[in-house]
Amino acid sequence: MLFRTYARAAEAAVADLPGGPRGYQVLAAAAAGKVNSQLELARILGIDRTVMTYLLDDLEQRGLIERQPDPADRRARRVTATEKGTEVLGALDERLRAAEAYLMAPLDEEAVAAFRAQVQILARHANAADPPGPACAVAEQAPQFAATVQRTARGRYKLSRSSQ
Amino acid sequence: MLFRTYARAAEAAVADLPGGPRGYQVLAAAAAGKVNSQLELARILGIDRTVMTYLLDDLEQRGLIERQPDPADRRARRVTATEKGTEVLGALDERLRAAEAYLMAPLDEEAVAAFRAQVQILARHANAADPPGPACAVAEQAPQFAATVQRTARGRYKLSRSSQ
DNA sequence: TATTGTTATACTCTATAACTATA
DNA sequence: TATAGTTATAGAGTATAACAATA
Repeated sequence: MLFRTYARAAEAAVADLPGGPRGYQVLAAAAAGKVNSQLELARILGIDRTVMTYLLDDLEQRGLIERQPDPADRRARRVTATEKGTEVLGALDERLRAAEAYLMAPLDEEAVAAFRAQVQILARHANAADPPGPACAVAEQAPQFAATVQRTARGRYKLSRSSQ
Repeated sequence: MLFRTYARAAEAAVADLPGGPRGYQVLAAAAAGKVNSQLELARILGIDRTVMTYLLDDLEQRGLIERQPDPADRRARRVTATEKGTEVLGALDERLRAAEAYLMAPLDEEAVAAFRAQVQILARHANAADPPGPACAVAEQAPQFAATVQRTARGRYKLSRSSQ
């Protein structure tokens, strides 16, 4: 139930972005500036490379990201966030933070910290025993990045999948 | 991450059941013996009634559930678990409990209790502020019932959706 | 007329296959 | 020969529409 509510709130926060929560993940990665190829990004996020093409098409059309040729490998395209994309990302981050704060409202500051610590312990253990893929490495730096989910057309929620 | 791992474990636990985690939900409801119509069950679980038809077809074919005419309303079909279905459900419940225990292994008994309490506080608050539907009422009695998720053919996870 | 259940159909999302260009 | 990216196609899953039976 808790996860479902979080998923819904996160989806609502980024609803106007092409691709929804998945679009947010791509935009965040582009803004971080470490995307040297579409394929690499697709693998990190657990997205098929063909889906990545469509997703980038939409984000590029809205002027949020840009595809630039990699001078070192002319097959590959670097993905960067435009100025507008960076601005949009900032606004979305704020919304996501607000959504999280709202969900955590019933707990005081100390309890929230304890809760986070417990989740982190459990997640690390789960990750070690059953590695879900590279996306989780990103989670260490930007929790929202890996925690976002997607919503299907019919109102169900999906978690971005792990590797393989 | 934590949820994703839980979802994967739960899916693996009921992988041999038609419909996966969703089939488990239906079987559990049938065994509880309060299903007076397919439509009612579909609404509780947030499944489309047409999908329910296909799902029940599969479960019935395996001899796990039975459709019986409702004497009070000849349009409706009651859904009950067969003896075999009840046995299978018991085995699945055990597997799900084991999976949960495994995930909670890093925490001692006291910490698990504290964690559960916090999740419950947060879930109740989320539910009150943004009611996700009737499936959550069931969760009070049988946490696993509402917590299971589904996996798509491509390895992504879906949460059974709320009402509407 | 409205509701339960079924079937047939359409739609959405994702993955597979084939192609071009580079390495 | 292998890889990055694109496009076209096929597949799974779900919902919509139409139907028969019953209320």
